[in-house]
Amino acid sequence: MDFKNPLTTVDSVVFTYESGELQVLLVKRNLEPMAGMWALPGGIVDTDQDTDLRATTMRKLIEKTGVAPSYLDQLISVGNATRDPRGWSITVVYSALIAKEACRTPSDAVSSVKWTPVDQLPELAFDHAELIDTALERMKQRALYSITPGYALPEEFTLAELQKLHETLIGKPLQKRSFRRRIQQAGLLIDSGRKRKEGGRPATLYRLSEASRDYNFVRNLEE
Amino acid sequence: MDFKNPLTTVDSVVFTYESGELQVLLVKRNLEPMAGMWALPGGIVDTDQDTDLRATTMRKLIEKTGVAPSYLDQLISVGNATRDPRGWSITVVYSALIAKEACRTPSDAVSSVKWTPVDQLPELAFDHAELIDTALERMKQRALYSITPGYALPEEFTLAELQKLHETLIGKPLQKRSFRRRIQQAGLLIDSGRKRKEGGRPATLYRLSEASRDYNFVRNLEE
DNA sequence: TGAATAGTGTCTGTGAGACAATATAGG
DNA sequence: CCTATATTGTCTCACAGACACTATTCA
Repeated sequence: MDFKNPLTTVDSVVFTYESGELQVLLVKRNLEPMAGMWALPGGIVDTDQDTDLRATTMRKLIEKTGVAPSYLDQLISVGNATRDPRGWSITVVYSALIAKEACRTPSDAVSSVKWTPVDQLPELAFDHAELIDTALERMKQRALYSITPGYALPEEFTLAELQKLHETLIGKPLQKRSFRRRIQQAGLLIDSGRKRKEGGRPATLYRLSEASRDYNFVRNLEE
Repeated sequence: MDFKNPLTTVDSVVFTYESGELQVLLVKRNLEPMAGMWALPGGIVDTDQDTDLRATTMRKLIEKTGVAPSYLDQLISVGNATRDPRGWSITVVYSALIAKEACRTPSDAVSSVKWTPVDQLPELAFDHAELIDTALERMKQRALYSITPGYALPEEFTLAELQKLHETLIGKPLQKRSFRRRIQQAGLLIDSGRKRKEGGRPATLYRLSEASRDYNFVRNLEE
């Protein structure tokens, strides 16, 4: 009964949305294997410090971004004989959302952490490119039946911004009326009272209500 | 760099549907800790034999049921310091569906494997009761927007049986018309040509099409 | 024919898609 | 007033809910 226990790690696909594009957080690996390559932020459980897998993930992310992500959700676990050259390994992958401005922005000088547009990813270590694909696919589905992608936005945002984000995820334009109607009916946003001026009529600034974290519409937007 | 690597296992919540009730497959533990208690079928990765986590899970299930489950899907991974008395451990949990008649039925004489109605579970080892809850909740959601629960039925089944299963999962009666309309429109079932007589007008026997494995309705049934 | 179960017709209500119309800001 | 952006009005259509009705079997 003494099998080789596969090495188990956690990794996070952290998304943010800035200047019209979806970005993902990457770190440069220090250690072998694949030292010097870009990879997802992650690491191994510290059994003395972490109470559970989520704590491990959160701890690693705080090290990289300076703050706790506003949305963190387990995505999938991948374990096989080929993903790590050292042999059988398992990763528990989380998907996270965070407002870019909330982060201690990784400086471009210290180039071991960076945000990268999802359509301009460098070559990545292990199976991390696939993991990002999976996370994107899941997030796209979410955009069809919830407004949780909004956790990638700053604390306050306009409906146009939220819609733009959803359009980016889904990959096609949405009807303004449909998008707003369902959000309003479900009461998912809180009017901050403030407005943002930008060329035309000022837009109302909203915050996500706590309800929006778990709310799923019964009817999807069309794909 | 030499942390204690948590013990990683896989476990499966295997459902079937028989005589109007949802049942789950349990096995009696041989080994400590918690020897003699009922638990989910599972085990540890055999790095020499298994290509990936799904293979590990499938192998363990074949040992217990005699056949590969017709539906197998990763549910969640749980890892923390408290779920196993030996210390930090992780389980990757799969959710599976299988027709009971397809299984090499665990004999009640050899009482180390048994099917149990989900509302009559014995005390279970570790956090396995919670894991079953999570799997049930997921399966209930599935029943609202897909017909994948049908993989818990025999190869051929009637629409009434499929609807009964969904009603059991959702916990409330469904409109016959709505249930049938959406399935028919999506073309998810294949008419076997056969009928089953049972007191009244014979019911058409259907099989699941391959499409039904991945098909999601855009609109949920009401919860 | 009557009971039992299978399957259909059809009306209503809800909410998404489409797109036009109106509102509010700065030149 | 003109341009730009935000917000609303409103028509249509697809589809779920409700429930009555017809169909097919056996006794």
